[in-house]
Amino acid sequence: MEIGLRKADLGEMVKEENKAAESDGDERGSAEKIVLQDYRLERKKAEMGKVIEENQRLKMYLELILKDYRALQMQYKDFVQQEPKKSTSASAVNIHQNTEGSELMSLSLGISSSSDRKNDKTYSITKRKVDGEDKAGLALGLICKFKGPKTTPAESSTNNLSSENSIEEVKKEAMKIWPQNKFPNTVKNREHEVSLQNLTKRPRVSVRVRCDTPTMDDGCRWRKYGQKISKGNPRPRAYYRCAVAPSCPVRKQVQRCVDNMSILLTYEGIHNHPLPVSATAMASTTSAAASMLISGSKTSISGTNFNGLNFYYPNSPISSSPLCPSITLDLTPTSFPSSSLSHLSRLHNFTQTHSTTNFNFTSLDTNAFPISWTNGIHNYGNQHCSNKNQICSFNFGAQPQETLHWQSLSSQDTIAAATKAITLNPRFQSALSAALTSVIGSGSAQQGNQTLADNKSSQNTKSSEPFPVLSSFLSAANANKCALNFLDKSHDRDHLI
DNA sequence: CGCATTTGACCAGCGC
DNA sequence: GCGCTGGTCAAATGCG
Repeated sequence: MEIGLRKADLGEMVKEENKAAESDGDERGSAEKIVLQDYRLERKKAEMGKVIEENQRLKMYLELILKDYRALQMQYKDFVQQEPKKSTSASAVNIHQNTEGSELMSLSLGISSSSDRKNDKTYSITKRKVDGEDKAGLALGLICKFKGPKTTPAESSTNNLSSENSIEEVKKEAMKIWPQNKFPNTVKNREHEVSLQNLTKRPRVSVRVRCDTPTMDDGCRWRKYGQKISKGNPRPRAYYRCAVAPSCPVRKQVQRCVDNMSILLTYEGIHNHPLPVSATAMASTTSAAASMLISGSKTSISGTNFNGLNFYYPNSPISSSPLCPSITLDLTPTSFPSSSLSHLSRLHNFTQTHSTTNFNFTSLDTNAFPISWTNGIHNYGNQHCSNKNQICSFNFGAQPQETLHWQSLSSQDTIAAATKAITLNPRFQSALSAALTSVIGSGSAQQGNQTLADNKSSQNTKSSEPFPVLSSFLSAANANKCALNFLDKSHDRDHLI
C-alpha cells in the first residue's frame, strides 16, 4: 500500500516537473530545453531506481516480519495446544480456551498503579498465591486480578480461602478472576484498558555505562529529589525527576558501582514532552527498550509471571516491583558477563518469581559461549539464554559484518550506537523481541518490531512531537504505518552514525 | 533572591 | 505485628 502510494506520488511529481519545464521552455531555446528535460528525466530515473530498490528492501523487511509473525503464531498455537495437557486443573483449561485469540492479548497485561494496589487488597494475597502455588501457570490469576475492576471487600475476603489446591477452589478463583473477561469487550473498554495501562505501568529501563565523571550527562534536565544509601552498596543512589517539563513522570536513578567506574542509570516512565536533541540518544534507547517491555508484556498470556524483566546489579540491587517491568542495557566496555550471568542465575534461583534480561552491548570477546536462539525467529549475535530460568544475555556484536566496536566509543556514542542497533536493525528487533517474548512468556515479537519501528518513526517525524512512544500502542493501524515509515527511512540514517 | 541540592523524616511494600 | 528496605517528601542549606 505504502509502496503503491509512493509510486503514484512520484508520478505526480514528474508530471508537475514536466509542466514546469514546458512553461520555462518559452524563454529558452529548444536545444537547451531538450537538454534540461533529458537531465530531469535522468534524475527522475535515478530517483525511480532508488525508490524501486527501496521498495524491494521494504518487501524484504515485510517478509522478515511476516516470517517472524508466522513463527510466533506457530509457537502460540503449540503453546495453546500443549498447555491444557500440562495443566492439572480443568479451570486452567477453561481459562486458556476462553482467552484464545486477540482477546487473550488484551487480557494478559495486568498492571495497576501503586494507588490501585493500595485499594486492591487482593493484590498481595493473589500474588503470594501465584508465587507460591504455581510458578508456571497460575500467574494468570494475578494478571487478571490487576486488570479487573476493583473487587468488593466481600470478594476480597473470599480470597483469603485456605490455600488447598483443590480443583474446586481453583475453579472458584478462576471464576472470580475471569468473569469480566466474558463481558463484551467494547472498543471503549479496550481504550480505557490501554490508556490505563499506559498510565499505570512504568517500565524501567536500566542502562549500565562506564562513566569516569561523578555524573553522566544524558542530555536531559534532571532535578534531584532524593538520595539514599541502598543495601549492599556504600555509594548512595540518587533519585532524579525530569525537569524539562513539570508534569513529566520520568524518573531516573543513578547508582555507581562500588568496584568499578560503571554507572547504572535506571529510567522509569516515558517523557511526555519534546526532548532536547542531546537527550534523544539515551531517550530513544530507553524508550525503545521500554516499548519492547510494554509490548511484550501486553501480549504475554501467562506462564512466567509476566512481570518481569528484572535487573540485578552486584552490590547494588535495584529493587523491582512486579508492577514495573525492567530491562537492562549493558553498554559498558568492560562488563562482567560471566560473573553477572552467574549472579543473575543465583539471584533467580532465589527469586523464581522474577525474571531477568540483560542486554549486553559490549564487544564480542567479553562473551564467549554462544547459544543459539531457538525461538524460530532469527539467530543474531551471541545470545545467552536459559529459558528455564528466564535469564538472557545478548551480545549484539557477534556477527562480523554487524559488529560495532563499542569500546572505542564514548558513553554517548555507545548509547547512540545501541539505539541504532535496537531501532534500525530488524534483526536486533527480532532478537530483542524474541528475548522479551521468551522471558515474558509468549507474545508477539511482531508487535515489538512494530513498536520499535514506531518509536523510531515518532522521533523521526518531528522533534516537536512528544517523545513518548508508548502511545503508539493505542493504534495498531498507526503502528503499521509508522513501521513502514521507519523502514522507509532507515537506510538513510545508516549513513549518519 | 531564586533555584537546585541535601538530608532526615515519613510511608508503603514485603518478608519473617 | 514488626522490622527492614526502597522510594518520596519537604524543610534546610548552598550556590550563583
